[in-house]
Amino acid sequence: MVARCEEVEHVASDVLFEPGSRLRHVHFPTTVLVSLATPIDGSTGLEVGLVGDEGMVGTPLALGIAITPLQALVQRAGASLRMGAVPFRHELQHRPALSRLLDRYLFVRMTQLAQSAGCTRYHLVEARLARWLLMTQDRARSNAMHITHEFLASMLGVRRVGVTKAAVSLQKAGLIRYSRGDIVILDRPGLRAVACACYGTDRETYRRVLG
Amino acid sequence: MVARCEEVEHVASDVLFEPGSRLRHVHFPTTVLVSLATPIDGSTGLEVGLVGDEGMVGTPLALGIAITPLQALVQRAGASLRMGAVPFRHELQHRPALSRLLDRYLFVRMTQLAQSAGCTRYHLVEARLARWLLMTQDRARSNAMHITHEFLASMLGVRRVGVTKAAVSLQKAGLIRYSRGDIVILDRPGLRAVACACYGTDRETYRRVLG
DNA sequence: CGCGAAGCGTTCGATAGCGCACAGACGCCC
DNA sequence: GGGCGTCTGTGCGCTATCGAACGCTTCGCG
Repeated sequence: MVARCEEVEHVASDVLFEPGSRLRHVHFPTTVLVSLATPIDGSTGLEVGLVGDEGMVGTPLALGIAITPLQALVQRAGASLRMGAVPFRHELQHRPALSRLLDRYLFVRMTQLAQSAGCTRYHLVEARLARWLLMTQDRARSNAMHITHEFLASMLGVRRVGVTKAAVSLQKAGLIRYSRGDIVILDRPGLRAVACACYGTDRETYRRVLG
Repeated sequence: MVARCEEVEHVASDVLFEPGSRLRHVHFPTTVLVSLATPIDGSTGLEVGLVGDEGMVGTPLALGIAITPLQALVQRAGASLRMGAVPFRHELQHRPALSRLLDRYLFVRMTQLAQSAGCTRYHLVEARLARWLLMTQDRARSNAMHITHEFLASMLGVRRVGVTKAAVSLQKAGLIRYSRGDIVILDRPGLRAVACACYGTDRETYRRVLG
């Protein structure tokens, strides 16, 4: 299957697709990190998914739909394996194992979507920020990343100031250190304690279904 | 396929399944109305889906997963066609047309999940209540329904008082009338004007993909 | 017919997050 | 090495919603 893929490089804040656009490819990230955001009232909105090398970008194609409702934004530069929509559909029909694997991934994503909705509604910014940092680190496999408060704000669906406040708090507690967009995670267990339970739930779901 | 189904009746506030439970059946509502809610921090949480005769309850089984993360709660009594998990999987494998149809339905549900997350985050209670009433009426095909403020509050993820305030406002505007759980919709266009755009977006998605 | 429960309306103080505005601080580029 | 843009920190008034509490009305049931 890899034979039908081509490796592509993505730079940060690259947009793989806009909401409403036609999907021409699916992407299997190898080192790139992609955020999926739902638009709301015209603006970019709210992150509802985070995809690294554990997942795939372009899930609607797995369901036979070529239009995506989400925006896919490169959050951390890197590479992915890209496959055209047509060969992808072809593979899917001739490889039941692949199809079953993708079904499981879809389930995980649906579960995460539901979880996100609740988390966004009920949990405080600081807990959500901690969760986000943990999830990102899991996929980045590095304890350093480059993310501005501004970007975090748009992902979490809050004001930049809200992120700054939460980040100051986390930094004062010695859990992270940051400066001008460079964030370093210093204390993972500490972050887990601050993060909402959604983090653990998410991991558990993934482990059970795809682990 | 109907031959493999049996008709079952559900009473209001019946629970088809709890989060984490094993799915033994799928249900195709005929007259029943089912709310899907995601649990959060132990409590019941937040509605993330509404299923009437346009849809199906038990979508994880369509993806080969027998454990559901959601609670399915009968919101309005009625009947559904029920099929065992095993025959359902069997049908799915031998009827590509059914499989493709379900894929499309899954896409609609995923889109709704993402939309819900944003709506819950950004929109005011009154707009969300109006949207909820419209969506429910679409599936109930009646302009009268029996729903208490308390129940609405748990679906929308707000306090009962918040629902009361919004409901008072809608009633004062002449859009609805209610008393002790009996809600009547008086002015649909008026409600649409008050509801957030999510209502239209949802309908549009459904129409495009399954209409 | 009376009583209790269910459903609804209102109030009060508290709080998380908003919108806006402005100021410092660091780094890159000319 | 001076200037400018990016990133971060802080302050102020405002609003939607929260949490808790209390009272009123209506209905059903004994």
